[in-house]
Amino acid sequence: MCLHYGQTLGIKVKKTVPCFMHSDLDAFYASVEQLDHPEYKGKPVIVGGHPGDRRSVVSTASYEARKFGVHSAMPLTEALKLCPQGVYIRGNMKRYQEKSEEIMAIFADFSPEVQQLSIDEAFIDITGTEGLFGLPEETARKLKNRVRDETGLTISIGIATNKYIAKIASGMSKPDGLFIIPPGGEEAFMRALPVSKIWGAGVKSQELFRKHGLKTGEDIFRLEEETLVSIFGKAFGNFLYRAVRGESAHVFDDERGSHSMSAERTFPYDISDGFALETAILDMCETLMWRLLDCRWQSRTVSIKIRYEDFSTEGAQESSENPVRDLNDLYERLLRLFRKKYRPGRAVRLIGAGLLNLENSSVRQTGLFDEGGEKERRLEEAILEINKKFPDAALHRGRASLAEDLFDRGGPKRS
DNA sequence: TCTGGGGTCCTAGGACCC
DNA sequence: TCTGGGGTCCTAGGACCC
Repeated sequence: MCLHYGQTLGIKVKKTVPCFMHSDLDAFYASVEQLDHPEYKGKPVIVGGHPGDRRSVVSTASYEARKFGVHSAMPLTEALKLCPQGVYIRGNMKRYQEKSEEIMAIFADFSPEVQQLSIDEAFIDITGTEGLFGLPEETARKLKNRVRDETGLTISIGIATNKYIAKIASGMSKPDGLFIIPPGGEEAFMRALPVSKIWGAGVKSQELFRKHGLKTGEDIFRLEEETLVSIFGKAFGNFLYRAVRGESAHVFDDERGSHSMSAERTFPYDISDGFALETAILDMCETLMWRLLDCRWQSRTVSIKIRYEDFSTEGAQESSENPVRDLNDLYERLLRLFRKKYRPGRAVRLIGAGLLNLENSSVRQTGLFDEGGEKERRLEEAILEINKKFPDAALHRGRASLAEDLFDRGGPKRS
């Protein structure tokens, strides 16, 4: 016996039940392409790369393309085999960002509490908005209609008393779906759920489910908490125990921990030339420094990542007392790490660099010995400003522009 | 079919201190 | 000479998500 949203427990006691919508745009990038190019409508559209792009993967496949078995994260070469007649597109993030902002603005009209999860997803807290928009189902229909009419895109919505279940619910009836878990129905919903739908359980956890004969939430429900912890580890074991009881998981709580930023690059062809690799690192330094200054963050910890031809991956990180000062400083730190880690001569398919434990740069102690650094940083900020205003100017600090040649020509041609 | 790029969180082990 | 037990910080690697 379930209570429905809007029903009250008694005549005198009116209890407000928390109510969250999770909205997910359907095949977002592919849908935007079909919107902007009507000739693509009804065709299998695959965003991620052009045929012949080496080492690309599918970013989004339209529903027409999914019928051929094409899905996200699939290597493009495989998609091409399954769906040679598809429309292949590299994608235009700027345009997708624009559409995303339009939709988020619509969400904001329905609630002040919108939590954007990614470019195409958000939680909307509609607790207590009945007076304005009606019952949750009605609210969801209004929202879906506005998104469709004003942006030409469709969304799928899940509704539940907690975010975790709302998130799973939005995936239950895609595309253009609406799925509601009434208050009190959380546990029943989770117990009936096939384990493949449990959010947070990827390839490795699915293997463990299989190995232990766990097919549904019910099977997990029947296990002791200690048993789950012994199979899945402390954090995920506890998480599963609570999740199948319909309890709110705290994975989507607003206050999130540390932030980081990173840039990485997979080369079209493996590179084993040290100079070329170091040049690639310099190029990523520029990207990172630009973003760091742009969002007014600072960091004391830098990291590098090296993926070799056999896909084995190694990383290294190093913290120092002082935050990264400028481009040169960042490059020197990364280079030191890289030289410590890289075994010369080995072929590299990917190189990455990152800044960890970002904090607000207002807490920066402007050091006594920082005068040279201050000048350097001002210069960098000026260059970044110019690049922002005139994207085609592409000002650089020298060697990094070399890296672009390296990437654009499909690998270094050495004689 | 060889497997992108940008993130977050968890685990386990070592260093160091009291 | 036989090496306890926290707490905290750092590092490497892995799982997972969109």
